[in-house]
Amino acid sequence: MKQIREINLSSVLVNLHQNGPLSRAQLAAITDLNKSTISSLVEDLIDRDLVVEYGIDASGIGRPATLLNLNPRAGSIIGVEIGVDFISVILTSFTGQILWQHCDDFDSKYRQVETISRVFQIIDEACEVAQERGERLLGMGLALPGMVNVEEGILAFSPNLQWSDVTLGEIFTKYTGLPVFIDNDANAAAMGEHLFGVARQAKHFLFIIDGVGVGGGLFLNGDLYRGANGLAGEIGHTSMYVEQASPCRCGNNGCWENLANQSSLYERIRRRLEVGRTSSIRGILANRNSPLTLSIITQAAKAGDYEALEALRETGSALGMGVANLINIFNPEMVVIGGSMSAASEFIIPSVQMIVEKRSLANIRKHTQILGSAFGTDASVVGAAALVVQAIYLNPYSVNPVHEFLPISNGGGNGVK
Amino acid sequence: MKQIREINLSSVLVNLHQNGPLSRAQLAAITDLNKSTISSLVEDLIDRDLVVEYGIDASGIGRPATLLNLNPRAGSIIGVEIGVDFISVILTSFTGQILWQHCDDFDSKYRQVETISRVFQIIDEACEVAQERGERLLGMGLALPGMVNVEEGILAFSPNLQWSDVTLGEIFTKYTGLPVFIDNDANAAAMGEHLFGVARQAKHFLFIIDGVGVGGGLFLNGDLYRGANGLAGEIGHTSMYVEQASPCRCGNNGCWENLANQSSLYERIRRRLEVGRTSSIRGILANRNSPLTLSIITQAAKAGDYEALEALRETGSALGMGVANLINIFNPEMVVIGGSMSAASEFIIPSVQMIVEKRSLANIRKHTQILGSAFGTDASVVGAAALVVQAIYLNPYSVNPVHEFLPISNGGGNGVK
DNA sequence: TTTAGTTTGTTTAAGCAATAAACTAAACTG
DNA sequence: CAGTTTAGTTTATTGCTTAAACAAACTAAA
Repeated sequence: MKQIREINLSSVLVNLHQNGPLSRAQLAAITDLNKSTISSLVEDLIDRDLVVEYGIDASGIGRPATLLNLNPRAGSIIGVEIGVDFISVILTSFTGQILWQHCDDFDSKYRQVETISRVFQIIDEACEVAQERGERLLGMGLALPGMVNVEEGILAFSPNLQWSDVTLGEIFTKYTGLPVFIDNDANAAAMGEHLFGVARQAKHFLFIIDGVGVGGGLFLNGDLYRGANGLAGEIGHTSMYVEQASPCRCGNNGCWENLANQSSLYERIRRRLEVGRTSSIRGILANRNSPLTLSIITQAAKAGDYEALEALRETGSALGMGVANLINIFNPEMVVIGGSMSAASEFIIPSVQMIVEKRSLANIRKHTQILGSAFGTDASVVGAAALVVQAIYLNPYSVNPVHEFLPISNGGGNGVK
Repeated sequence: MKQIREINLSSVLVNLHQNGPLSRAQLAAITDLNKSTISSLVEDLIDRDLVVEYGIDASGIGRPATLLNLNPRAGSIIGVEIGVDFISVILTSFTGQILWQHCDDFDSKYRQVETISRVFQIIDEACEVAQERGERLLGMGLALPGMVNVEEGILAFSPNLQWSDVTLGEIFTKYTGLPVFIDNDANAAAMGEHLFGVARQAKHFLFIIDGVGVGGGLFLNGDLYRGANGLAGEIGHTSMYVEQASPCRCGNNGCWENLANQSSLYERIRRRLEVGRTSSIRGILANRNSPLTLSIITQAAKAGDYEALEALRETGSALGMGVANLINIFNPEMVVIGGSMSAASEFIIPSVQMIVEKRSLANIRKHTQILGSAFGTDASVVGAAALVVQAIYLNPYSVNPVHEFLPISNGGGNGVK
């Protein structure tokens, strides 16, 4: 019976998140629950500091409504992303505002212990900021580039980090004393877009993380879809153009990600320069062998450089080919594109859209929007924090009431009740 | 509050379906509900004739348990599949036994009115059979080759039938007076495999229907996934081998289904015969221009004909390429292959398995089984009936109690209570 | 044959959560 | 200022689950 109340508490929170501020009367109308039930649920949520009375709406006829909203000061959340060559930590409010942010260049590959203790240090800084604000900490989320066992909080395997079977959930719970939620970077990013980004209204959408590889966070029926073993979303290793025998790091050939990831863009530029095309990129590069970067390419593209624009267009087309397939398979409301390549999304997304227009079924694609991530390269770390918020939405009882229980005085009298 | 009871009733039904027969005590242990609650729920289901006491298990120590099971005589269900050139109707029991079956060759293309009235005739026959058995009819399911609006019971568009916007739900509800459930053929077939076929234990699996085209029924998180507009599962029109400019009926080129469907097999055979290969198929064909059929090809293959075996192997490989991609995307427990091509599944599935072994990620595929449909070419019509069963499982209150309300005699006495 | 122990399933009283209806509160309207 | 409208609370009721006691039907063992 307690479950039903938790579902209703959850429903109130989610409605305030999506449509807040709302009055109790409006909540009763939306949720189809009784006014008195809503009053009781709201009281409970206010006791837990998750909801606050927000103001008064006297615009209509009749008694003015007391507006309710999620409490922006309900508590702070730590979001962490461990990448191959960086550690990113943020502190957010319960309502998703970024309060503090720190990104460290750090080569995590093969360096498990050092990485974790560096994360500990940065988390300590975040905790101090939270303490200064005088807010409790609600939890910590962790986004990782690899296959994660979400229930047990274990990083099963990360090819990029070369870590395997790390009980990160336990490690960080022990260190912080907080509830810790772990997921892979694409899933975390999808959750971030769902709660705080461009996919707030979408029940079904795909987050595509395009960087070193191409990964996917599948958000279906209002929740992350993880598959039978939590391994769903390996969209980068679907075979296309199989005739091209370009081998993939997965051991296969013809994988989509090799045509659409960051190195494929570099490769396209390099080939163009090699055959002697004129391009402003030559000027920007210090010498023939300096490494290409995404910012150099976008800088050139913004200045109208033909070779940069063409290489970006080709990469976007390759990405679009796979996106078109996914649209046919999933009939999503939205495809959100993020990852390090999203720094160039203004050039890539139009090409994606063009190919999707051409290659996916008209009946299906007409319902689908293609958008860039709201958080760009921060999508996963924001998503890590979002994992905590989602957990609270689904399980409001996990947050304790902050009520002060004053001792009940019986007035010093001699009566017996 | 009534919802919670319906969920619990549902849970009892599903547990009996999956693990029955079970005693009340076992149900209490599995569902984590109280013994008395289970007693009350079971009483309700027995009143509705959905569950019966089945026998006694005196094997253990202590009081013997009364076993419960789903009632095979709870009522009959009509399943209907309308294909391009056939109408198939079955009558099943509540527990999925096929009681009666009728398949009609009928060219439904462009002939909406004639088709529907022919279906009416066959349904009438099915109703008679049900009446002879003295059982109520619980509902009717309808599987269609096209895009279906499930909620409203409308066939939005069928390219194969060339029907659009047909309110079949309303039409058949009016005619039969029964609850009618409509879905596309792949989704229906997936539901059939889930309830009565090879996917009974799977929470996540894909049904691939390989025939004229290649379609998919996506069963995720224990239910059909339909996407934002009910159009999910168009896996046949994902682009692969884009260089091959073979145009598809969808207007695109490089679609997977053209490499893996039935005509692709015929085409492979034809090409082999054209270049003068020796094959027993020549002898089976009446003359050079007689049409190829699947049974001719499988017959030849069974006799060891090299050309037939090779063409089947190639077709299976092409199918496997797409299946490998889907496994990477969905991490399903199972991929079930059906459709008219499943008549050749003994030759095709091994090739699919071989390619999947080669082209999907080892970590993911090791959890995935690839199997042929339990019902072969009947998968969709069995699935149509399964739609009704699933609806009852989810909504047991939709089935009325069959209790006989005898007038309460007060014994003729003069006492007043 | 008696006694103890085990398991099944029902009965009874109690508790929790949602609800309907009555009521209070606070505005506007004319 | 009486009447109307909408917001939210209070109170009594209903519906569902549960805990605990109990009855029923068996096995095990002295």
